[in-house]
Amino acid sequence: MSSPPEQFAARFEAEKRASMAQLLMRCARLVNERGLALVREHLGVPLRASHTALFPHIDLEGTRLTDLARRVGITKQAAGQLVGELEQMGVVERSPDPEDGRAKRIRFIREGPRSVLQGLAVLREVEAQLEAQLGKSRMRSLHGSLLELLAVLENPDHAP
Amino acid sequence: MSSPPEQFAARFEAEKRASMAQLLMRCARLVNERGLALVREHLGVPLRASHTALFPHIDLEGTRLTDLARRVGITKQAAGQLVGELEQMGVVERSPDPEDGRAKRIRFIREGPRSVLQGLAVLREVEAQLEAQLGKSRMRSLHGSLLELLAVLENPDHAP
DNA sequence: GAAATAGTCAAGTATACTTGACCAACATTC
DNA sequence: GAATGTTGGTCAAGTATACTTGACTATTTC
Repeated sequence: MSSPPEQFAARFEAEKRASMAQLLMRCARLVNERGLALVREHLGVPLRASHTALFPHIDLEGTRLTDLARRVGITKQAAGQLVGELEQMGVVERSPDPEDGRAKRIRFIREGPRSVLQGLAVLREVEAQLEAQLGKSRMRSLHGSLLELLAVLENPDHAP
Repeated sequence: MSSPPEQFAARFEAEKRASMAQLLMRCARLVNERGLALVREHLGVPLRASHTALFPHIDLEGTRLTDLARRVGITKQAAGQLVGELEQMGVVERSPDPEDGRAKRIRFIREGPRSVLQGLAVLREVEAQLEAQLGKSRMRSLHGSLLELLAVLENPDHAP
């Protein structure tokens, strides 16, 4: 505990270099900012990170608000607010659930300037930039590793 | 633009699978939450993501508040608030800059239960868990790729 | 009909910032 | 070496975000 400064420095630097959590957070922060800025600029939509956090949980067939909220881990009220904003932006739509009169289904708008595909196309621009700088194989490796990581993170019992 | 549903579905799924930005953000969110929760639990410190965003920019020799703020991209007042909280938690300390009577240097507390090393040790626990599930080579590959990615993100003219 | 469920409305809280005003210590200039 | 401008930091107040809790209505399920 009372190690000399040089030893502390060495250990600190080693830990810092090794810390994947920090690395991941920094990379995500930067990619995140870049992507959102580009989407806002190109599509003219005030999209924020809290909105994009919903995206992976919105199914093609439509997802009910309560389900969405549960999957994301927030209250239905919070989810409702974000969905309301996305609806106003023209990114998603709410339509009545044919199987349940109380419920509504939230799904992506398929066409038009603010459709998901437009958004994803913009994101691909970011990724193309990165790929140009990282190289194709590095990029593929990173992508694969992230997929594995996500599987592990979302399913604690995952064995690759 | 007016493609049939199946085509939309196929394209959407393909884009979604390919979207590294989304992947990165999701992974980071999960790792982030897990890490912070563990640190709070083990060290009893109400550390938040905004605090950890400062860490990579605090040098061993100490960093001045203004520099820290500029590097992170926030105002000195905002940085001051976060540093104040970290100081209260016993994670960093402010000491007068010997070369400038106005300035103070912010540096990590080296010893004690809330020192960086303790925090990084806790983070290593998370990483060890992940490594156990991902495998050593996947983990190393991911780590290397993230380092490359960070270099690219922080320096636009980087060529690997 | 009673109880649970899907969603909305309203209000409140914590966070992560910002702008503006200010003081003390430097740095420059005449 | 006094006047002036600049820089480092703090105090205070305000704003936008990302939520939360609580109360309520319309359905559905039992």
